[in-house]
Amino acid sequence: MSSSSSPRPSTTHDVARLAGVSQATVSLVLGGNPRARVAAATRERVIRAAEELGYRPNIVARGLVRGRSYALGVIVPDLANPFFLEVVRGIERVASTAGYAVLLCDARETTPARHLEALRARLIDGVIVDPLGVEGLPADSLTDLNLVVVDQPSERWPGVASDAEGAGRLAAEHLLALGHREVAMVGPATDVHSFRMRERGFTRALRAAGVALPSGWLRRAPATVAGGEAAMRALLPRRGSRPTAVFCTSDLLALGALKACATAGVAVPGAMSVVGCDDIEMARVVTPELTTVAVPARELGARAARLLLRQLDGRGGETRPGRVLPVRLVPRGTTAPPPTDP
Amino acid sequence: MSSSSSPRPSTTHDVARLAGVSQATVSLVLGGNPRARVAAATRERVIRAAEELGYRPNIVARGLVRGRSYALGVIVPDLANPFFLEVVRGIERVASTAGYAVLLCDARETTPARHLEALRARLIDGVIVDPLGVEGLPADSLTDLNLVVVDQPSERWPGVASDAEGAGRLAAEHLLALGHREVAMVGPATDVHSFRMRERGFTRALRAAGVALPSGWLRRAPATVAGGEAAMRALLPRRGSRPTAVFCTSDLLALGALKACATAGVAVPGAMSVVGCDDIEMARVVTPELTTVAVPARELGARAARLLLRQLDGRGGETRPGRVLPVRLVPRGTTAPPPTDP
DNA sequence: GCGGTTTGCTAATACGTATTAACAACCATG
DNA sequence: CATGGTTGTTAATACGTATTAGCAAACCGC
Repeated sequence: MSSSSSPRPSTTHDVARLAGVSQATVSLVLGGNPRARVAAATRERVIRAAEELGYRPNIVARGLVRGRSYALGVIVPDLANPFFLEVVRGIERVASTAGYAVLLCDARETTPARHLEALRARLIDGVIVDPLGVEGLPADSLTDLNLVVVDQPSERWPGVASDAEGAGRLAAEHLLALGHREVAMVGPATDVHSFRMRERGFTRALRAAGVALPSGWLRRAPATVAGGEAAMRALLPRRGSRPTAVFCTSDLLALGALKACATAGVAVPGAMSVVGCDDIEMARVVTPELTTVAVPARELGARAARLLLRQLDGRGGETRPGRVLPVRLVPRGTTAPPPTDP
Repeated sequence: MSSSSSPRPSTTHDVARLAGVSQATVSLVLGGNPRARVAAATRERVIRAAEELGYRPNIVARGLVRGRSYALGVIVPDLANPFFLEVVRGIERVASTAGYAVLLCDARETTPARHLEALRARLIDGVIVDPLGVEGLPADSLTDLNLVVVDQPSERWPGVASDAEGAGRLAAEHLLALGHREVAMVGPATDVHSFRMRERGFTRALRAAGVALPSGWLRRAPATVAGGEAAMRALLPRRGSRPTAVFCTSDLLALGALKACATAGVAVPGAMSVVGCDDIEMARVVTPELTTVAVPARELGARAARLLLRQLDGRGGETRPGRVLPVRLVPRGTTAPPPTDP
């Protein structure tokens, strides 16, 4: 029912028969290795025959003999976060132009360990892990795997990273320059390195300026809009003091914070300044537009993919740390000097 | 450098040696077919040996002999659109619990034809195509492929769909009930069936109520925030009449429209009502919250995956059209009666 | 005990490609 | 012309699994 009389796809044997050569010769001509010594005339005949039959190499068979699948795995914490999606797109572009397929794994759907199991069974050539607790993975399940980590410096695996600490610092300096002294911070509780570093950069810059971050003003929430909303609500008590500015270590959190302010009738940026981090597209959609720190997500992904591909080609030797990708503050509408009349 | 002395993963031969049986027996015990006749004691020995060696079947090898790869391809128009992402998540959950991997293809990165080529080479078992012009694909490249289409009724392939026409109708009826008579519509120019149907449902309901849709108020724009913004700007002339409400056939467009209104100082919903379609998460993030039509994206994906899997199992016979998934209006903050003083 | 059936296992082969050792043909050199 | 090297092609094998035909043993009824 599904498929009718499908003409079995042609193989190297078919091509060989038509070209009047052996299968081995066909493989030599068509299978990668361009420097194989084959007479020009023969090569020509083979190519012509292959075209005539519409021959396409069977990547599975090739993978079986070469022990490769020409596919990469990518594990991200949460695809619904546009930031990670952007990283994935960077990876995908590089990978696909190099002839590699990408198997996407959302850590929220299954545990990374299970994902790895499934990937390994498919002879995945390598895996890119976005800032997810790789350290927590079963170590033995990783030893024989080509792995590149994103935004998560590690002794054991090569990786690429953005200047996460710098991102936090930029946010702090921006708020300090505007005159804020009563600031809060919202970040996820997960042990994701880049988030940790953003927090550290922020708190350090604050401390360097002699500004304290009361423990009550450090809110933990999942890196989602709903999380940001809840955290912000907690920062807006009915009575008592409240911060004049808040730094969210993810734009999704910041969007949630804005939402909470709107609901509570707190003017942004008049009564409350908000700074996000990532610079996702939605940051420019809300009104006022979100002040944030731009992180080159796509470039991060692209670099990770290139690094992994180099490694697969054996040219992995040059695993120098790799320049940390710079971030930059994007001042927009959600930040202003603190209200003069508290 | 990358990987140390990796102990080659064990094969059926290794298990056979340890268990003192032949490779064939191991394959009979561990390879799918549970009704193979193998003595209980032998089966036990094999399983024990497999566990001891940590044996995992090589899916690539299995795929080669069975002509299957246990992987699905999914082609979507634009992953950056949360709606399609949600569809993908629905697919992924069903597929992965059934042991299938998912190869994601974003139509914006490469042409669908190229994607199909790459998928076919990997012995992909089946493909799910989101409302993308399948009709425009090279027909011969599809004949021998198990394919399921989403939101795109077709004679040639089974599929699942949401009530796209109903979505448009609901939006129209909502605006009409509020008293709007001067309405506009924004939708993408691409030939995507569900968008077409949403438009049709909208315009038909309008016509049925005796309300005309001037051609100038039917704006075409790519289904992105930027597209919606541009379209809305065009609907807000410096002078002359403007609509009192607009229906955007995608939430992203609607968000852009809201943005344009905010920039132009047009009050929503006071001076302009906006209705979207999809009910993505961001619809509830903006202020005021977006009135929209909820479409069960995840369920759509899950059903498509189940349909495809059934087909792969040969149980494809029952390819009844499949119930059209209902949609529902979600009235929120961006719609209100038209301004009384025009 | 003897045909016949069932049960349990294995040898052999296939899937489609890559790779290597071996071989034939050709060339150049002396 | 013998020798040695180079070039072009192929036969054979491997990758790890699934599957089928077939074999040996056990079991059956009589």
